[in-house]
Amino acid sequence: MAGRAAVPEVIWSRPERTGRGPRPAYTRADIAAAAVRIADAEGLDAVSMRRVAGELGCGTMSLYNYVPRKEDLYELMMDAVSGEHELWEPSGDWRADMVRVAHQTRALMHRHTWLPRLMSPVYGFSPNALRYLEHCLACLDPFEAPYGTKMELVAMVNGVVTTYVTNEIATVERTRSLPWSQEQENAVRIAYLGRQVASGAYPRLAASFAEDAGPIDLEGVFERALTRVLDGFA
Amino acid sequence: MAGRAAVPEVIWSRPERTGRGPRPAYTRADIAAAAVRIADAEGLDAVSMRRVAGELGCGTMSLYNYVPRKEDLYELMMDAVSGEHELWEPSGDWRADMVRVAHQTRALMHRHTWLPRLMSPVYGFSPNALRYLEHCLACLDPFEAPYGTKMELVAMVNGVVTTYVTNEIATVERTRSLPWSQEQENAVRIAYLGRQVASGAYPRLAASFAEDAGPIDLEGVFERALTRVLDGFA
DNA sequence: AGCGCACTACGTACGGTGTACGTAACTAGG
DNA sequence: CCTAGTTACGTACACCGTACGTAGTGCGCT
Repeated sequence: MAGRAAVPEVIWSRPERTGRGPRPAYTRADIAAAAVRIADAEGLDAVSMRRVAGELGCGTMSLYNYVPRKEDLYELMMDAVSGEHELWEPSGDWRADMVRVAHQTRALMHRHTWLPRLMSPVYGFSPNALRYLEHCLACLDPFEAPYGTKMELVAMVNGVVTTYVTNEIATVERTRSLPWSQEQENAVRIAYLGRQVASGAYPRLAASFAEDAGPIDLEGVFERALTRVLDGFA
Repeated sequence: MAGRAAVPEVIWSRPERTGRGPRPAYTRADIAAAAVRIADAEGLDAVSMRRVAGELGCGTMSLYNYVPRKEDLYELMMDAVSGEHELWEPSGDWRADMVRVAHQTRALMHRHTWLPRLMSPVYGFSPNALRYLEHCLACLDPFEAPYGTKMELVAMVNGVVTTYVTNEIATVERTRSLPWSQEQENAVRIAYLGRQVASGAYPRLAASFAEDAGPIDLEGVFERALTRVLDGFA
């Protein structure tokens, strides 16, 4: 019957400070920063309530005063990194602006490789996420279309960036805490793949392997994907 | 010093049956089917080694004879559902074929809502995934382009499908084990969002909300996104 | 035929997780 | 000033993945 809510609540609708009782020792920003620091350094799986509390220097259960569920900790993290988006005065060329947005998002994801894993429409409502979305819409002012279409465009660009960065950093996170290196694991997979392809059961796949000898240009692939999407809208 | 490998290994490179010792009580297909059944019914988080072993009717640790790590259990699951892809004789119209592929994948993901969360290039090498990829390449035979481009197209289509289905089923999985319903949680989020937008800090977002009164047509959004991507390539 | 060994089966145990709950200290509003 | 609501946090529970040891089984080889 006391304090703990039985009904779902968005963390952003709770006031950070109520005025009654002792002054909280940490701000939401402190907590988010600690969690982000851990995730950046040791991977998302290292972010546990105990670990974050330890980083802050408080008891584990004290965290639950600030963050009712772990989900909400993730939400704080997402909002914190959303705040890293640099917002500029729209140039008037919406295409160029969207490319710039995409590149920035990609850089952000490379800086915080756990971000794609957390990327979900659920987190799209945090204060900084809203500011980001509003900025995208501002960039799209010169693009004559209903807002519905603009929203689709933003979602599409974000989706493409997420997809590609996920591929780029695929096994980095996965193998972080494993006893073998990413290179070893990759080598094993490639070796197996080579054996399968060599079996002759997948002729086109084999041809594809035989074709491109050169190292794939990740940057180029990303750029092309982006361009194609924008072409699809324009 | 015995049996357990110290070096990473792809589960598919281990023979399912070695011939020595007692006949294994279960096949990989049995195990995968059990795990998929659990994930379909109770969500991916309900898939634990203990739970799957229970479903099969064996001791927990016996599972580790078949599946060295939980990751490999996921790999079995991914391969099992990849096998649900219906493969047809390419029609000669690669665009139509790719649309059909995309729709099938989307249906697959709606049938197994945990699939997008597991979607990763790492699982792209399982037997059934290779068959699927080969089929896509076969559909793209009439598309005159280097295999590198075809691969990019397949990746792009898969990415778009994954992104959109993820959005479609966003909170379904998340709220499955929570004490409140998805509708409740959504209502709370929408209410908060409404309050924020009404604050006037996000004029374009507000305009966007005011604009589309009608219910958004998910099917249509998906269709358009797909068309735009294919347009980008053609 | 029969021996040996690789394999299956599985109980126990360890270190981790999220978090419910109870208690003590504190402080601002009435 | 008093008291109600907050903060702080230790303990405890149920669950997780899985290392390890032991017993039993049946194929392959001699």
